[in-house]
Amino acid sequence: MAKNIRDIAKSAGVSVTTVSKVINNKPYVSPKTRARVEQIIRDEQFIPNHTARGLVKGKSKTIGMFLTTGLTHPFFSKVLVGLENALKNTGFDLLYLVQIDWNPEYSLVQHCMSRNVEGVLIFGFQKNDLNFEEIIQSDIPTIFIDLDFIGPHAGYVTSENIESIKTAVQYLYKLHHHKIAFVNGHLDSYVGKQRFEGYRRAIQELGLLYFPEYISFGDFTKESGYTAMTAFLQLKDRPTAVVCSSDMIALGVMEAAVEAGLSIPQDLSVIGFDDIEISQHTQPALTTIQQDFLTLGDQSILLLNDMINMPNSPPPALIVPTKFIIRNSCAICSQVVND
Amino acid sequence: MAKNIRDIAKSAGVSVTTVSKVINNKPYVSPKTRARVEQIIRDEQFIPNHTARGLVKGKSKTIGMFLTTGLTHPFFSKVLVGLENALKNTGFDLLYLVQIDWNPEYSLVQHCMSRNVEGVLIFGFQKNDLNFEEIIQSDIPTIFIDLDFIGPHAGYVTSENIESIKTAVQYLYKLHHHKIAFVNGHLDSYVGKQRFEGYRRAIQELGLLYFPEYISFGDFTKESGYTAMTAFLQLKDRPTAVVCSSDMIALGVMEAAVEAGLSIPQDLSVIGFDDIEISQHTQPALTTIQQDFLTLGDQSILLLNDMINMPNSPPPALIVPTKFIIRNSCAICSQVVND
DNA sequence: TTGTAGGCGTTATCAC
DNA sequence: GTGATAACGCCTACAA
Repeated sequence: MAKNIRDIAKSAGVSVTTVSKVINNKPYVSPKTRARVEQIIRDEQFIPNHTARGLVKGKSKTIGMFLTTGLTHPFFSKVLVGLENALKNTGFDLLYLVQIDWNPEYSLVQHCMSRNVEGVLIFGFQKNDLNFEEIIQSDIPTIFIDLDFIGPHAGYVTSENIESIKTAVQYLYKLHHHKIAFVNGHLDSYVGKQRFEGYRRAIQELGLLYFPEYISFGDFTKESGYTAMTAFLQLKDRPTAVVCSSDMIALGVMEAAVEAGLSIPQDLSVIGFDDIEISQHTQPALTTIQQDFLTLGDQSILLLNDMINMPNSPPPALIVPTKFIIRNSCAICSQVVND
Repeated sequence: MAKNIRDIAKSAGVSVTTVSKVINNKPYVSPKTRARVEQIIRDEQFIPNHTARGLVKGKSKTIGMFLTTGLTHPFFSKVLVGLENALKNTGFDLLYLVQIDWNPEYSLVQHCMSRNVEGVLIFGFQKNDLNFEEIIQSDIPTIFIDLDFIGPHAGYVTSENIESIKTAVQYLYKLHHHKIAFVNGHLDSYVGKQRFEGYRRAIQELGLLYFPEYISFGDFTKESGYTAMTAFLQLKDRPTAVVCSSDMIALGVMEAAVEAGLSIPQDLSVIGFDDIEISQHTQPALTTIQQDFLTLGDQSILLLNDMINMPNSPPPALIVPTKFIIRNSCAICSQVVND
């Protein structure tokens, strides 16, 4: 059933060497011979065996991928589409490496090496989830998504987080908001840290006062948005605008506000992050920062591919731009402003 | 750097055979020798090379997976978590096989064979997306998710679709609804067909009249729900309840209804399908059919594993139960009912 | 209980 | 231009 290069050689009446040359488009084979061999390959539906090829070449045409266990990243499938697009042009397949977390001797690097993967993608983790040091220092090309590790053969790709939040805060400031709250996700996540930094800087650069009560940390969910807004409403001087670290948070914030009798955007302006599908359909439609997940995935593979082909190139650090989508959840601040 | 079995043999002062036996837990090795070799393996951080092993054994400890191009399945990441759980106990890694769709000679089976995958998972496709016949007839163990193909070594896993929809319709009937509409997804998708069949049967078994105007086909999105409901509202005898083939559809239906001045559930009862996160937070919270994506993923791997280990077992066809979640989007029909 | 040698399917080196 | 043949790292008869 399964044919090999020797069968083809026999059928064509040539040596395996010649067949190999044909398969790999190498020179030193006469046009006639090449044509004949190619014909036979087609007839017999022969495909060279990756495994054997991998063994002799030490490569596998495979990129490994580690995901966080029990994957919670809500946009993984979108990133995957980007990965797939880029992968199609490279000839790589993508091997999802299953971490054996109950084995204390388990090692990412060894897993990669035993599988001969040519590069690795690491996604969905926080910095302390695993010991990444080993792989960062290894010579396996590695790209982290949303985690800013850099090593001799390791780089990262992430969305523009700091500037995006700054843009949002500045936008609200232009609408005369001075009491701008921020509802973040986990502060121990990379994106959480970055976005908080964006908020901090914006407040500072605009000369606004920094109120710790205006800052809330949660977990990117609707619930944590609801909780945060509920707390803001207890304040004697509540914020007039809220920047959120995810659209889900924004939904929770809006719900709590509406339940408390506020109308949006008249009484409260809200900005989200991500631009999930539902955000265009909320009442009012949510102003938000759109992440470009496709590009995130796409570029991860392209950069990895470059690292594989040019092992001595410097490690990449790519910030993918976001897009500020203005809808109807923000309005000019209704409170009197003293300038 | 990369060690091999021969290095270990040398360090341990034994032959490669002995090392191989130790690695594979085979008998005929003295306890002392075994201990010594194991120690060295640990010290040198040796891991046997999958590729070489795959070559000689014709197996790869790899399960292949085909996803639809530009993956649109909204719950893929949940299914993936299930896959991962089961995978951890099997020692398989999961190879995402990238289809080269611009190559007319591309063949799923050949891709699998060249990669030596031991089994294949096929997910997110509709029946005519690709020529699956070849792989169904091949002797590569194959599991389809949400696609009812059966072959000598091919089976499938899917959620309970027919009975779920029947349950929903029956529930509405008990609330005295007789004018029950159905907003479906694509009829050419497997789940679309099944769910429509469930609706048809329920209507028939309950002795209700079948109104073609009460049935709408769309694409599982909120928009298609909105469109469908808008059309229902034009009818002179509009439905009093709507069963939807996805929660997103249900959201669209509710939006259109509310905009038209109806209140839910007083004037219109709505049931969704999937139980996405947002459904607990809608106003009112959505009654829906919860899919068990984790089990879907989990069982796919377990069944595949069985097929790999017992090639002669009959092909599986597993229907994963759903759960009817009653929230607040349904009420007793307000229209007078003639019995 | 241990070791030797051949082979898995392919590529690469070097003669012819 | 073409064809033997030795790797690649591992497993497994078979011999010792």
